[in-house]
Amino acid sequence: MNELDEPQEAYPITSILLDSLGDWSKSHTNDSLRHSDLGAAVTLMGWVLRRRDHGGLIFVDLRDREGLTQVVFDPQYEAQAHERAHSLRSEFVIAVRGRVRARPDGMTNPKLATGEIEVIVNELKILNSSKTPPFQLEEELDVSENVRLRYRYLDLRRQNMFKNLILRHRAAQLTRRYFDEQGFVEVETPVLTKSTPEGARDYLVPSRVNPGRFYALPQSPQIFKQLLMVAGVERYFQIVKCFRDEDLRADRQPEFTQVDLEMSFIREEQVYDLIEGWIARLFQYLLGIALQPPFPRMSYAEAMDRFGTDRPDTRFGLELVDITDLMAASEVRVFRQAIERGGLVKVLRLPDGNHLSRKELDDLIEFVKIFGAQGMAWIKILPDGWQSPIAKFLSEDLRARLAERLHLAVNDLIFFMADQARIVHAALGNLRVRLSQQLGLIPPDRYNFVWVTEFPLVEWDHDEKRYTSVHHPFTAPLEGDVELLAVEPEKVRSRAYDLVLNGTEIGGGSIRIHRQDIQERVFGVLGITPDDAQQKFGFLLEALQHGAPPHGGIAFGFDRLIMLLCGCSSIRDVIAFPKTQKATCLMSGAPSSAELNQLLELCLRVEVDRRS
RNA sequence: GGGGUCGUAGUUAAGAUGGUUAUAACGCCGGCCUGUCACGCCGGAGGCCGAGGGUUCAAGUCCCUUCGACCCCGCCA
Repeated sequence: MNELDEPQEAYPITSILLDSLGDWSKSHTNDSLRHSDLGAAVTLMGWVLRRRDHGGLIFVDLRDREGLTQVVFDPQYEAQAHERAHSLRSEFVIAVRGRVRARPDGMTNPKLATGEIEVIVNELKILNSSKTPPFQLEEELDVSENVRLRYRYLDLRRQNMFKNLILRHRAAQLTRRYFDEQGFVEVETPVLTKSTPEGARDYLVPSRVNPGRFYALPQSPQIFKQLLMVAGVERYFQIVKCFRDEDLRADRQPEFTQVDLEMSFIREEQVYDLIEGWIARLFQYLLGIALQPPFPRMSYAEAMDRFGTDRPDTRFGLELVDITDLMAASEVRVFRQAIERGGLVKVLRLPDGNHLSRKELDDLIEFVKIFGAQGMAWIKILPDGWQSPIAKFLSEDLRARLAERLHLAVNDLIFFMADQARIVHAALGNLRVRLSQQLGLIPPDRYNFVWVTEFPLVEWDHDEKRYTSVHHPFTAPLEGDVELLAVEPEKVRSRAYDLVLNGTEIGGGSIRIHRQDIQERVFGVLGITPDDAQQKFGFLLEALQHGAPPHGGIAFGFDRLIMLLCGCSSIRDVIAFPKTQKATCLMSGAPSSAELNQLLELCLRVEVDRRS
């Protein structure tokens, strides 16, 4: 390519004579015409998906957001329109006027909603040309995600993506209507707000008029919604953007949307009822699925014990079984040592699992190491005996007791894990999910909800050498556990709850502390001094002294919920303009560096090189 | 901060052990074609093999560095 060619490559459109829209208006969407419309004069507009030029007849699949209609250019019907149709290319924007007619016998297309008819064109307007698209806009897309993100506006032209946007829109409308009916008031809380040092990293926004000071973008409207309860709003909700400057995943974006709500004069059950009604309505209207509330409840302790996680997927079995007591005196040294160090031994039984090959077992052992496991033992229960690297260490008596505890049957495969509880649960909990996926044990079209309750209030942070909140510092302890705050904080259960769907946490909340004295005691456990508390949350503490009602609430990850409703595996597929794992936007190039004069106005200096 | 997968035409991929001019499909361009709908047939163009450095007579291929995408651990109250 020489230099003279380049402008033509970049702007192939200059040779096409474009038409203006004039007084034309769209008479039908491109999925709407049927056999009953035969003979109608119609005006259709949209994008050229494909052109099939037979030299004589030219067929164009005309696409808009609703669907496809085949339009036909016939030189004998209208020579001028046919002549111009030669120049049509993919993604040109056109308008056609013509007449609906039946397709000839045997020429209908059952794959199209409009497949019985076509529009014979007598007038064509080329409203805009288009560069050749960087990828073909097909529904079964075979293109890398960075190309899609770079040209997101093209990706969104595809019906699958548009359907996701529509479903998200409808979910938002249903949500607003539902909470409105329930007496909730939508209140907007500030986006430029105060940094809350507990929790995730904040996005900071410098203040020009207050040099050297920063707003933080909200990680959630938590404190403001509590203040709205003090304000007597009683029932607040909001569909709200939140921001967290943390590392990303397939289900995490730096900016994301929450359905956030708070209620006064309530206890847990009322939150559950309200949310079950909302979720049931979404499923009814969006998927046509009638859920059967109430959803099951499960304590955190039970979830960890049976599933190794606080977000159990209850669509399949493979529950964990504790055999610490049986192994305390076993010959297997790694088991005994783990127990002596305060750990435990748990087992996952895979029925009919003995067909797994040595290679597959090795892969699974590698898999659990991701979660900190040192290793994993296994036993195959074969018809003629136990096959296992550790079988010889297991006495007849122990085998009998294991068989009884685990309800062992021939052809079972069992996995053993001995370590600190945290690692055993992470490893076996994730192994459980992996096996279910690998072996296809998850029944299709099941939506298993479970409320996980009674989370611990705090946990010990080994790095910071202090207790940190499991939920957040404003979560109320269970009333019966309050006295434990001073002596055994890690045993205090909280009034926090999560709603889990098919192993994904979709929402979480709690009954809050509404008394200043309790709030200060919790801050004390968290190592937040009165001075700290005053500086960070002083306005909340003060508000609690001005007649704060008992209150609580919950927040849902809206993107994640929509992802599940759409059946997508990435949150990016339900967000119009998502960011990459490094939190950049491949289309706009954000984030970008700032102009020097902007920095000067903000009294900021950038020293990227000093980053260690 | 760490582990893994990947990066070759516009796109998706193939390129054992290093060896002439780097393949294919789709897309694109030109020609032919009046019932296609992933139209068909004929012809053609298109590449800094992500970038930089090194080893070698010779690198898409081996080594180092770096950039980017994705998945995961940590992190995400």
